[in-house]
Amino acid sequence: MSTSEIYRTLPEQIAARLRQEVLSSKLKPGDPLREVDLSERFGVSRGPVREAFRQLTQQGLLVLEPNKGVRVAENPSVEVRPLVVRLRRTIETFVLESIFERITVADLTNWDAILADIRAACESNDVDALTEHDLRFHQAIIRSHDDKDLFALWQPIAMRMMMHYNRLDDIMDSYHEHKRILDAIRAGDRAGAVRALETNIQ
Amino acid sequence: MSTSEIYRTLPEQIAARLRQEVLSSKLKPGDPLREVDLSERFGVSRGPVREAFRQLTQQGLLVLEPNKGVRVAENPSVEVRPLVVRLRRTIETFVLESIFERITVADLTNWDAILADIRAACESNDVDALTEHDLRFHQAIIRSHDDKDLFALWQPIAMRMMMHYNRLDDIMDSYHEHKRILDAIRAGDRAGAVRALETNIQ
DNA sequence: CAAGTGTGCATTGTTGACAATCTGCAAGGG
DNA sequence: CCCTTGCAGATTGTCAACAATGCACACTTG
Repeated sequence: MSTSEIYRTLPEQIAARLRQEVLSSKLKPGDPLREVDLSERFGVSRGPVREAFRQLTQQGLLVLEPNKGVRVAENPSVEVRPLVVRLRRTIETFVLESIFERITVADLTNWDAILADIRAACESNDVDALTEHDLRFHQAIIRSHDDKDLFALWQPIAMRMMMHYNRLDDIMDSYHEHKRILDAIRAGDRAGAVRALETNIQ
Repeated sequence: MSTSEIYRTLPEQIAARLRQEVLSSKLKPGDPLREVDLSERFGVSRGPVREAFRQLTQQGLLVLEPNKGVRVAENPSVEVRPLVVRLRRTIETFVLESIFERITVADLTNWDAILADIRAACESNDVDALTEHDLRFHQAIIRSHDDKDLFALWQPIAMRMMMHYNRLDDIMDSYHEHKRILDAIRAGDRAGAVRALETNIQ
């Protein structure tokens, strides 16, 4: 398990933990989060917790009301969801197309490793781990583009799709969808890779 | 001038002021912002300033490096800019289409008022005011959709387009472009309104 | 002289105390 | 009986002091 990413700052660590709990539905839409509770739980003062709240607010996982604190955000409405899908596809296919010629074996090795984690999560039927590695997979692709801004643009959109949602009947399909993307890339099949990517995003 | 919006919190007021200075290029890409400087300037402690920094970071106007502070963000690269345009068009046309049947006279009155401000800014050749009212115009449209999330999705994208950019030879064109949108809406010409909107976003 | 090392200063990160604001509920007036 | 008003407790907002970090520059060392 590669749950052990390295976070530079205290707020990042707290945010990562809370994000996981939101994405795994341990925290449900509407649940209020109290600064004091969390500062005691993480053994820090309220400052870093507030900062973590801000990061997650920006990612769309929490909503903040002045003087009233933060709550876990609701899922995107059925009306808005198709828009979010379109936006995420637009960004990810843009990135894939623009890096396609410059993809290195190192990139593919990296992505293969994440794919292995996805497979393991599927086989052990661990939905939370799958969500985590699914995110890592797409993050890795976005991040392979030089422009840092792309990640900032992508993150809030992708997060909104990841919340409390699972569209697949057979969890194993997730592995196959991601594998198809890498297979197409390896075969140099640009259009095929884009198609596979779009299939995976819905 | 309707520069006098009402902001509930201290950080919002500070953020609004800094945003204006970034969008008007009073603060240029790469300029560092110091917490102490600004806290002295606004007569508050560093806390609210930090909070304002977070808001503007989320909007893409500032970039934050841990332990190193914030700087004014660079413009989107020429490569990424077309993507940003596509994303913003996608969101705004989505909103326009989905509210189209429900647009009220009150909405149009509101938008006309902003259009008047745009006209005034164009006529007095005040680029900063134009940027402000241009933003207000599109914000008003986005906000007329019930789903609050749409605004959060739209803002970072739109902000990145507004930074230090002016594509028009004749500033007056901005007024005409916006007027065409409202004219088409008033005429019930949905496709025409979408076309006018897309023309305005580039 | 070049490369690495230490030191001081500028700046951000964290903390705990205090202030302002919201919420629920109970008392009073119409 | 209903609506308003005024607490009291909980919670967020702000502040100033202190800690940790990063950076520039002088200094050592081979």
